[in-house]
Amino acid sequence: MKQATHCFVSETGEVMPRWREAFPAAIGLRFDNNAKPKSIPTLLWVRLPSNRAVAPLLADLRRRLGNLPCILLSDIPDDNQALAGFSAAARGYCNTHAAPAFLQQVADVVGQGGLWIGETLMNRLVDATALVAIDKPADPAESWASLLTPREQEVARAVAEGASNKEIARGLGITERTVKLHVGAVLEKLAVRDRLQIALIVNNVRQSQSA
Amino acid sequence: MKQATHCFVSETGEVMPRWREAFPAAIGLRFDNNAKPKSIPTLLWVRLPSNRAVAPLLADLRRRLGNLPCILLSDIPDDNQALAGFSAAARGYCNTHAAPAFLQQVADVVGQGGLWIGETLMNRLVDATALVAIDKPADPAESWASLLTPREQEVARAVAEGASNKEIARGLGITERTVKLHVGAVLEKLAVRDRLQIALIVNNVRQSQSA
DNA sequence: GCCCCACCTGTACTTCGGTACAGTTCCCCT
DNA sequence: AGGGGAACTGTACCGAAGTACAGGTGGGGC
Repeated sequence: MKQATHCFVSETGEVMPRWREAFPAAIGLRFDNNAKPKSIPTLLWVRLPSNRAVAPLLADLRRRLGNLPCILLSDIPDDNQALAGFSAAARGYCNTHAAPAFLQQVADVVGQGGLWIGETLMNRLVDATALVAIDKPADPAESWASLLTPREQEVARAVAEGASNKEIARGLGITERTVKLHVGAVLEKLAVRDRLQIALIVNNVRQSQSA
Repeated sequence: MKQATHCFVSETGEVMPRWREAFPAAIGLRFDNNAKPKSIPTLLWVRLPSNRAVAPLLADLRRRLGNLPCILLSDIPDDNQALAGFSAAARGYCNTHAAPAFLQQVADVVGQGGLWIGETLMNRLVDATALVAIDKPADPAESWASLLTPREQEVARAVAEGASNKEIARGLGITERTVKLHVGAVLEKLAVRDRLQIALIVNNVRQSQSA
């Protein structure tokens, strides 16, 4: 695993000095060139051209080189681009001009089976405001919450994950009876008839009847 | 960063032998105990109790110990649980009984800012079915359908909209009994336990267990 | 012809969800 | 001091959901 072959794919096929510094044995490859490298690389670094969709780009590369772990390099990092990349099964996302040591760190993480999702994205995660904020417009998604007490919100979220009353009870350290109380309150406040509707609302598939 | 304090949180507060082997200085903590460790841990390992919702669990811990990076340990790893965990801003997910060396590797990845998402999930990613929990690609949305007969798909879609068996029966011009038959078949084929899980899958909030 | 599969139905049962009574503690606000 | 809301618990009941037996039809393939 120490002897990973790093392959940098870009429009020009160059290997930038910083990349070379990080991985002296790295090779370069062009997007539109169908040539295959002699030795199969273990890790693909893909410098994303601006104004080009990520998904088809990666799909092409996979068709050409097989299913290799890909790390995306962006000249102008941007959360949305990163998300698009991860949706296309990229394993990492970072700045094109990152320092060599940083690149090595990313390669380490990915080489060990981790995912490198970049600073700002990571912050979003760690802030635990979490993923809801990413793919869903924030405010309508949470409007249901404003109708509920904190405890009811917790229960509603657990219901939306598909948890049973018993599971929620264990999770919150209360009795099933109390969970039923909270679920009942949520049903009434959101003006719906069963827990599935709660799930639809919390997961933003459907709007609340009330409010 | 070498001197990370590892803290294992579980129902019993024990530190399993394999954990101790991986991190000799590790400390244990119980879920329902409000005691705070003397030194603030740098990394939280959370052994998930079965049948307990992940999100509130992590929320509780964060309230108690602050916003620390969390790695989830599951006795019975399961992609859905993992996704729920990552939605709740966990940084890693792996088997409770993983080998010490493996645990150290996971700790490395997370310590360096990576995300450890577990084998099966990673395979999904590499297969380009992609990071569903983060944003929603269009095509895997219909993957569940391929497992079902046309009639079952109709029923599954109705269930996902929140319809009751009786309503579906009326809508399709069949008896409630037959609807139950179809729902039962869908449950079995998607390997889930109740109609709410069907709704989550069809609405692309969660992936099917099978396929 | 026969078998398999999708589709349909019936009766009976268990489990779970949701509601209706009942009550408790704690805390905040007037 | 009293009122009210949030959180919690208990027992009991009903209906929906889901499962386990039991069947039935019609169409396509060997």
